[in-house]
Amino acid sequence: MGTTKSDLFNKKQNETASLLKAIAHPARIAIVEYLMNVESCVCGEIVNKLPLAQPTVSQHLKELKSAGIIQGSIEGNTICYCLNEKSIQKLKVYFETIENKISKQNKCC
Amino acid sequence: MGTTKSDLFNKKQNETASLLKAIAHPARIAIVEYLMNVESCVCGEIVNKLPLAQPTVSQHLKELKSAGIIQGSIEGNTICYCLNEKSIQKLKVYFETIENKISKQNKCC
DNA sequence: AAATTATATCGTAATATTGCAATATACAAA
DNA sequence: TTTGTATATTGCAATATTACGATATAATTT
Repeated sequence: MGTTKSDLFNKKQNETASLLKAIAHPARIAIVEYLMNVESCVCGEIVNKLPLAQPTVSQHLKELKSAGIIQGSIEGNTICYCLNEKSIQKLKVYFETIENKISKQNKCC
Repeated sequence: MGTTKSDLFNKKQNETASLLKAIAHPARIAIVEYLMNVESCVCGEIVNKLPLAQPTVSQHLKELKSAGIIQGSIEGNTICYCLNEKSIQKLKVYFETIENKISKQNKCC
């Protein structure tokens, strides 16, 4: 195996899992945090900031992009990557909903 | 390779990644969603609800537990698993913070 | 056009994850 | 104490992920 049986779960569960999986790596966390703190769109600087080789960073960026966490726009020679507010918000709302629901539960452990 | 170079990132980044990774699987999403919707602590029922074999579910529960997403308490023959509000809140705050920061940014893409 | 710079892709090795059958453990009931 | 029930662990096969050197692509400068 090694294959997630995604057909056994519903669409939304698979989508949520994909979104989370895209961020769930220290390098991609670092990219997200870099992009959230940067004022201008610094783009390729990401490669310099991360302690990983350029192809590796490029691959991580690709994963974040294909999951919709970031979006890129070509700027001549350079590519500008920005966070996609919608997907971040989606995740915030997801955990907010869980939090609200469980705060109303009568805990047993 | 195949090994994440976690020593190259800071502690908090690695912790966030671990928390997210623990939830970033459709089966574990399903477990979390089951636990958030259930009024009482139904525990072992999880195995029946999920379309996976018992050892597989047990393994997913173990991962959620060791990441601190859920906690279990023994109830005689049975084990009761509940969501850990703190870790869910931690994640909510994490995405909330990102959302707040990027809403103040001047976007470029 | 040639050289330079920025980024992506390919190929591949090392490691991690997923899933389950078989089995172990631990408590409960008979 | 044997039997049943609930859960965990082991071992392993299939697949996925991570990382990077080598190389490709594409725009920029000289």
